[in-house]
Amino acid sequence: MTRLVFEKADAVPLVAEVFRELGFEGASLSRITERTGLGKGSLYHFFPGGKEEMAAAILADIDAWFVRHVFEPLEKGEPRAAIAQMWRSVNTYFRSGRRICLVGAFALDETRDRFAAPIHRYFARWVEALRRALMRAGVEGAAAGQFAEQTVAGIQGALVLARALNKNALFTRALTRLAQRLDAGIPTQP
Amino acid sequence: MTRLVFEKADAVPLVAEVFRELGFEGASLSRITERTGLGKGSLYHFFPGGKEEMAAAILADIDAWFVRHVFEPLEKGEPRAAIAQMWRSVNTYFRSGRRICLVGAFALDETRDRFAAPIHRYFARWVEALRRALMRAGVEGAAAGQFAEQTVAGIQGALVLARALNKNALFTRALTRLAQRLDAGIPTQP
DNA sequence: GTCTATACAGTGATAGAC
DNA sequence: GTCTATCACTGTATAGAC
Repeated sequence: MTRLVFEKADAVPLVAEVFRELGFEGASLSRITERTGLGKGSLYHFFPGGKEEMAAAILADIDAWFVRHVFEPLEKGEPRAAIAQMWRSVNTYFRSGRRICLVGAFALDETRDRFAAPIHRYFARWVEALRRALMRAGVEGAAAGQFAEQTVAGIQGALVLARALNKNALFTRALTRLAQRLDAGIPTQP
Repeated sequence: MTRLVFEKADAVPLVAEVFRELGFEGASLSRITERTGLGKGSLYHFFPGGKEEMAAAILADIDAWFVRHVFEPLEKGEPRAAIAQMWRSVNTYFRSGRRICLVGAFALDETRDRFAAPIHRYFARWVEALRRALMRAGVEGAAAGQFAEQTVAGIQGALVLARALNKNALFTRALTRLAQRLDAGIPTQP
């Protein structure tokens, strides 16, 4: 038996995967234990607040990943390069459609009410960062906002549809189409 | 106390709303009772198979609604008129973004595995009916399939984003944009 | 940090009176 | 058809040994 988990930071992604697969209510402690190998003792050691604290830590972890790989590049980097990086990051993160967006899933049921703030923050920052990047790339104001909303929603919808039809290829294909549509809206570099 | 429920057909939409709000795992019998006014006796009288049977009946009920108001018009009616009706029906059904798509929500977690068949059937029929309607309207084969996928995914994504940002207006706005994009892809009538 | 034992509320489900 | 009572079980959470 190799010791795989040494600290909370190692536990978070493991537990995250269980929440992703089972949802907040579906992820019971026994199933978390069974799928991660972490006993109740360890879980409550890392997360004294129980499931609520686990979910909060997971949302913070997801947010941090997106800040680093998506939001900050969009906010600070060269817009065209940042957008290109966004598509790569998103495809990687969601494992080409095999993985869902936990933040989006939480948004659908009453779980949203418990974590309203982090859920809102994640999506608001994504849409806003993309909108500003588009504007810096020369897209006109109102259009940029529409494109940004449409793109983030398109990604979420593709995750739903790919899982519903059990067809991962649909997700990557959808990303490609969304990327093309976005590119078509950006003025060519002078 | 007025008697509001007389038969199973009356119970289904009431229970459906609870599943929509709480998800399959979150919708415990006590909360279903509390929100619908139906006691356990009544619930098990209507649905001897318990929650599983409730969810199955709800999915069938949702499917029947879409068959009548969306799928069959797309399959049999004049394509342009059917597509216009689809947008109205969708906006009405999802209450301008205040209501989520239970089928889409089920698709995201392991609930999908329990109801894989009806979930797959619902989305596959929607995409296929729209694709054929677009082709009958003069859209070329490959493009029609892409448009159809994109549109259904766009609707699901808009529901996620609208709820995450707690901004219903976003949903109606997204529908308008999706409709415009679809129209732009359809050749003008000769 | 991880394990075992345990508390006790809430779960889905059944039975029987009305 | 609806109510109440009750079932066995699983849920989250805690305590204490190691």
